[in-house]
Amino acid sequence: MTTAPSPPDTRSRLLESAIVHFAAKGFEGAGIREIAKGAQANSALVTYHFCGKEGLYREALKAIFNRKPCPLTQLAAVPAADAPGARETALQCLRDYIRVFVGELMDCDPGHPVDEAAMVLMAREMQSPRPASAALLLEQVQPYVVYLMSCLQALRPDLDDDTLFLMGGSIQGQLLHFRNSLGITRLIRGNPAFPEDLETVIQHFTDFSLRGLGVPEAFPQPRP
Amino acid sequence: MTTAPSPPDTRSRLLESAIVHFAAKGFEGAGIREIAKGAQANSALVTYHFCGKEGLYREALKAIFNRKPCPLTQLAAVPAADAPGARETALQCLRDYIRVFVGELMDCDPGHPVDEAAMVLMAREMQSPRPASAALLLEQVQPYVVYLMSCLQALRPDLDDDTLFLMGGSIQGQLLHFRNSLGITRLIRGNPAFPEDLETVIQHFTDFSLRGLGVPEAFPQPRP
DNA sequence: GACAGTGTTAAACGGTCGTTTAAGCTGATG
DNA sequence: CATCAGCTTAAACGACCGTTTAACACTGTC
Repeated sequence: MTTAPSPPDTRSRLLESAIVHFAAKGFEGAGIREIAKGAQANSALVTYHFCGKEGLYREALKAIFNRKPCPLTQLAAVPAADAPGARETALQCLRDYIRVFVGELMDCDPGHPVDEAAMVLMAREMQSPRPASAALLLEQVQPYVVYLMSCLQALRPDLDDDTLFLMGGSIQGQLLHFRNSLGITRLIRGNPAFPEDLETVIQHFTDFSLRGLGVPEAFPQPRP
Repeated sequence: MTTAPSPPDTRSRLLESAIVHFAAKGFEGAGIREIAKGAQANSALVTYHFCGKEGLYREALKAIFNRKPCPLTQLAAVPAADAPGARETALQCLRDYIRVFVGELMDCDPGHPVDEAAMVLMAREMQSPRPASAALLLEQVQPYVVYLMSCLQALRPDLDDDTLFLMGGSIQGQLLHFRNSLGITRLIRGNPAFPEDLETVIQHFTDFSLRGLGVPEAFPQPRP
């Protein structure tokens, strides 16, 4: 048998409540009394445990990042562009990257308030990072960019850096938009905004991206 | 000769200052005293002219939307999928749509604080709309979605609605990401994050999107 | 039993918030 | 000139903000 899950201590409860409330109302909009009440704790504990509201916010962000191990570590290393068989390997790496990224973006029990809030908070932070947390954010995002760019370079060694970066942006943009637009998409399309089956979505992103990249294997079967 | 530009009245100055400050600090973070000072006005005028802070925010959003005429009106109507020559026309419509959308997203004197702020504010509002302004936002966004979806339907009448919507999301996602990621991209790549020439970027988005859509004309020349 | 260290509490502090109030200013109208 | 509506002002209001303080409970150590 496993060890019984011990009830979360005050510090953890404060972090979870902070994620929820910061996501719902933003840094300025959420008050520490409100956050503390959500954690069934006293508001003075924010200063005690986190040196104030700003510290609580920073730790909440870190907690989101450390919630699960970085999924990139499960992926195969991207081969150098001139390695033998680089093309096929890189192709599979890109497929895996898209799958992992979408999975990560969407991997939360729908209705689990903390998971949902963590996504909202992260997305907002990525769009307009609080100066104090820009470094933390960059450190988390960098590996994803590096991995994706390596894939693209191996797949299209003929393209220059600027063009590759535009390609990367186009791929990344689709994936992020898929999550970021959920709110307004539901307004436009009603529910469910997207196919229930994530696999369909992943397949679409993969096909669209490979065709966009100009990888001949993916063309001309936009729908196999 | 044209009429001399009359100096902006207090109400307009308040709106401009509101756009700048709301963009910089969010709705809760920006104070009306600060906004009023930026407009060289008294903070009580916010209540007088706009029935309070929330009203000022709503009017600021409207002011952004009405800043220029909706650029979609310059575009040709999208032909029905079964009209003669629909394919070529729709193709051109999609090209124009991408050009207009990117142009619109980026059309601000760099360094013009109000234009820049308007973009930031709009992007944030689109990602997590303030409940009070959701209807206003939807009304503004809807025409773009309709236009884009019409193009896609004419170009790929063989695809079902769900698939077409995924295609639309992929295209739209690229374009929005291009603007939304400017902040973090500058952190990663330094300046300039993207090619100086907007035309290069527009061309990339168009090619990438058409290939992604599975339009044979755009393949296999990822780089003509 | 005295002690120190850690976690928690209610209360109070100074400051800022959005809003309201009452008075003043301006220019057009009678 | 008197009047009035529209705009602007400084001051005050009550509410809430993040933080600090001092007291209290609990633990393990000497």
